[in-house]
Amino acid sequence: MAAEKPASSVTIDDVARLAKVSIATVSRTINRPESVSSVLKGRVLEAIRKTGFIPNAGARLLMTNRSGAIGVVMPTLSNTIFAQSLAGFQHRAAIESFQVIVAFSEFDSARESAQILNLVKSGVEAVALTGAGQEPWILRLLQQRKLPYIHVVCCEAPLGGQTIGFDNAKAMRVVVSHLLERGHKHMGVLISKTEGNDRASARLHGAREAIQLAGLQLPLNRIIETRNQISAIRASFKELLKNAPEITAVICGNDLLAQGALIEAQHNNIRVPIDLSITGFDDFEMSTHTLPPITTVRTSAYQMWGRAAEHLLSQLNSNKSLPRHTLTDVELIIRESTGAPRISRLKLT
Amino acid sequence: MAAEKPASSVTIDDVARLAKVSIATVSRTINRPESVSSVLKGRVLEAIRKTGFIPNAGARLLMTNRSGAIGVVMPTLSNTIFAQSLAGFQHRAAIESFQVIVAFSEFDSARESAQILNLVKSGVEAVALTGAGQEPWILRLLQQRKLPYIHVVCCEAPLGGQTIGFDNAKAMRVVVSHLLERGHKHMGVLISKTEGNDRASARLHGAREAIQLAGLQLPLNRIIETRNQISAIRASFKELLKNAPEITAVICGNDLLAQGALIEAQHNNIRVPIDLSITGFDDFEMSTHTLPPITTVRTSAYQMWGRAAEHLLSQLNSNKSLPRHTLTDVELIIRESTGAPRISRLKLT
DNA sequence: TAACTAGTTGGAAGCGCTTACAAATTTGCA
DNA sequence: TGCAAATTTGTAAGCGCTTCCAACTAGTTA
Repeated sequence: MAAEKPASSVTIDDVARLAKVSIATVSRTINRPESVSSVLKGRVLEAIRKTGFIPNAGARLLMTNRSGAIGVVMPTLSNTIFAQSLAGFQHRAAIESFQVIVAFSEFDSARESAQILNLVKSGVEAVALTGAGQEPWILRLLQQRKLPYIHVVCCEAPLGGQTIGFDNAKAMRVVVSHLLERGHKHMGVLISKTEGNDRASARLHGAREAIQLAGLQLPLNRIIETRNQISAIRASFKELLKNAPEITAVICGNDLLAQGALIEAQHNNIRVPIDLSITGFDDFEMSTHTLPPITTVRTSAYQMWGRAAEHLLSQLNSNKSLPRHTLTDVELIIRESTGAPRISRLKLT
Repeated sequence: MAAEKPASSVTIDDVARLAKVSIATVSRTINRPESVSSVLKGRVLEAIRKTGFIPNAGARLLMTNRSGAIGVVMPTLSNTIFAQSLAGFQHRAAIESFQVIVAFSEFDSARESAQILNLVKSGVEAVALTGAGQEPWILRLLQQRKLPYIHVVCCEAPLGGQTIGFDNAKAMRVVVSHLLERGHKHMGVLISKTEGNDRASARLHGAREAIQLAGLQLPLNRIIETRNQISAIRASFKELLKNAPEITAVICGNDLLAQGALIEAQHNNIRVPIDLSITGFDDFEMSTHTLPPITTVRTSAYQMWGRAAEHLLSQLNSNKSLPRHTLTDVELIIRESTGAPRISRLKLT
C-alpha cells in the first residue's frame, strides 16, 4: 500500500518515473509534443492523467519568464463602461489562454502607479492602462523592463507609448456641433472629476473649444464636475440648472451622467428634449431604452479593449512592430434626447 | 564605461554585489528586515534603490509557493451586480496586496471548469466562485491541491465546500410574501436562464414555493427565462403579459430584469404600481432612482464579496479554521414599484 | 579567562522546471 | 548493405530566489 502523494506536489519527476521516460521527455510532450514519438507521448500523457500533474507555475515562470498573465488597470467599475471594457479585454485574452489580473486606480495617479508596480512584481507580461495620465516614473519603469504596455481610450501618450483609442476632444466637438446645428446657444457641461482624468479633461476641453469656436461662451459656472454616482449626478445637474437656467442643452461627459441628468429632469418635470436637450458619451446599452433614448457617442469600449488585449498579445507572440497609435471608430448616435432649443423660459420645480 | 544592465534582469546577485553582502542578506532584508542589522539593511536598501531591483516572481513563487494572487470566477459582467461584486472582491484583496485574476464563465459550467483550471495552472493561492453549481471534478481538484476556495452568493455547497452568502430561495419567498400581503393573486416571474445557474434556480424555486404555499398557482407560462440584455428582457416581459394578462405583479430575478420590465411597462403605458407591481432583486444604486423606485432585496454584493476575499485571505495567512457557512444579511427594500393589485383588466397597447 | 548565549552573516543546497548538448536510434539513399 | 543525415531521447546545467546550517561576533556569566 504505497502512500498517496498529495496531488498538489506531483512533480515532473513523478510523471517521468511512472511513464518510464526522462523528465525532458515529459517537458517536451507538454511544450512541444510534435518533437516526441507517439509511443512515448502516449505513455507520458497517460501518466499525467493518472497523477493529475499540473506543472508548477513558479518553476515554469522561472525558466521561461512567461507567466501567461497580463494586467489591466482601470479607474473603477462603478461606471458600466468599464465593466464592458474589462469584459472585452478579458475575453480577448482568454482566447489565447492568458490570465487577466485586474487593478483599480480609483482615479488616483499615485494609487495607479502602485497598482502597476504590483502587477510588475507579480510577473505580468504586459499591461493595459486607461488613458495616458500615468506618472512618468512608472511608465519609465515599464519601458526599462521592456514590458509591453498600451494606453487605451486615448490617442497620444507620453514617452512614446502606444495607444489605442480615439481623440476624446474631437469626439466631443462633434457632439457640440450637433447641438449647434440644432440651434443651441446656451449649453452646460456635466463631467466627471477632471483631476487625474485625461479623458474627462479632453472631453471638457473639446466641448469648450467647439463652443468658443462658434463664438459662444462656456462660463465656469456652466461646468460641473461630479462623481460616478446617480445621487451625486442628480444634485450636480440641479446645481447646473440653478447656476445657469438659461441653458437649453446639457452636454454630459458620459452616458452615466446623461442617465442621471435624465432622471433628475424627469423628477423635475423637465421634458427632454422639448425643454432641454441632453447628450451622453459611450453609448450604454441602456441609452437606447431610456425615455427618450439618449444622443451619444458610440465608442465601442468592448471592441476597443479587446483590440488592446490583441495588440499586447501579438507583441508578446511575435517581434513584429505594431502601429504606435491605433485609432478606433467613434460615431455620433443621434437619438431623441436632443432637439431644438426651447423658446420659453425653463421653470424649475 | 560599464555596460548598463537592463533593469529587467537585475538579480539579487547584482544587489548583493553592490551592497557588498551575501544574497542571503539581501533576501532577508526584503523578507524579514528585523533580522538584519541596520547597517547592512541600509546598504542593501540603497543598492535595491540604485539598481531598481524587483524580485523575480517566478523564483520567488518556486521557493515559497506563494504567488500573491487569488482568482475569482463570475458568470459575466453584463449585470452591474457582478461589477460591484468584483470591485468588492478586488478592493479587499488589494488591501493585503493580493492580486486578483478574474475569469468569466458566461453561465457555462464546462467553461467555468476550464477557467478554474487555468487559474490553478497560473498559481493562484485561492479561488472564489459564484454559486455552487460547479462540476464536481473541478471542486475535487481544488480540494486535492488544498487550494482554499469559497462559494459566494449561496449558503450550501457540494463536497463540503465553504460558502458565504444567503438563501436565495428564502429571500425570494420574502419578496412573494410582500406581494401576497399587498393582495396579489396572480403573479408572473421573469428570471435569468436557470440552466447552470443555481442562484436563479433557487430564486425561481423560492418564488414558486411561496406562491403555492399560499394556495395559488404559478403555471409554466407565467415563468419566462431571459438573457441579461435590456432588449431581450423587454421582449420577455411582453411575452409574459401576453401569456398571462391577468397577472398583477411581475417578480424579477434581479434588478436588471426589473429595470427592463419597468422600461417596457413605461413604453406600453402600463403604470407601475397602479396597473402592475414589479419587484427586483439585488438593489442596484439605480433602483432608488427609477420612476417608480423598485422594491427589491438588498444583497450587499460589494460587502459580501469583500468578505469572501477576506475569508480566503485569512485562511491563507493562518491555519485557524473558519466557519464553513457564513450567512450574510439580506433585506427586503420596499419602494414604490409594488402596490395593491389593480381591479380592472390590463389593456396592452 | 574560559565557556556560553544570543544575534548576525554567509555558504550552499535546492525548489521544479526548460533546454542545450550529447548520445542513441531510425531513416534515406547510394 | 553501409554510412551520413535526421530524428528521438536522456543527461545535466542552470533559472533566481529562500532558507538551513555553520561560522563568526559580541556580550554575558561563572
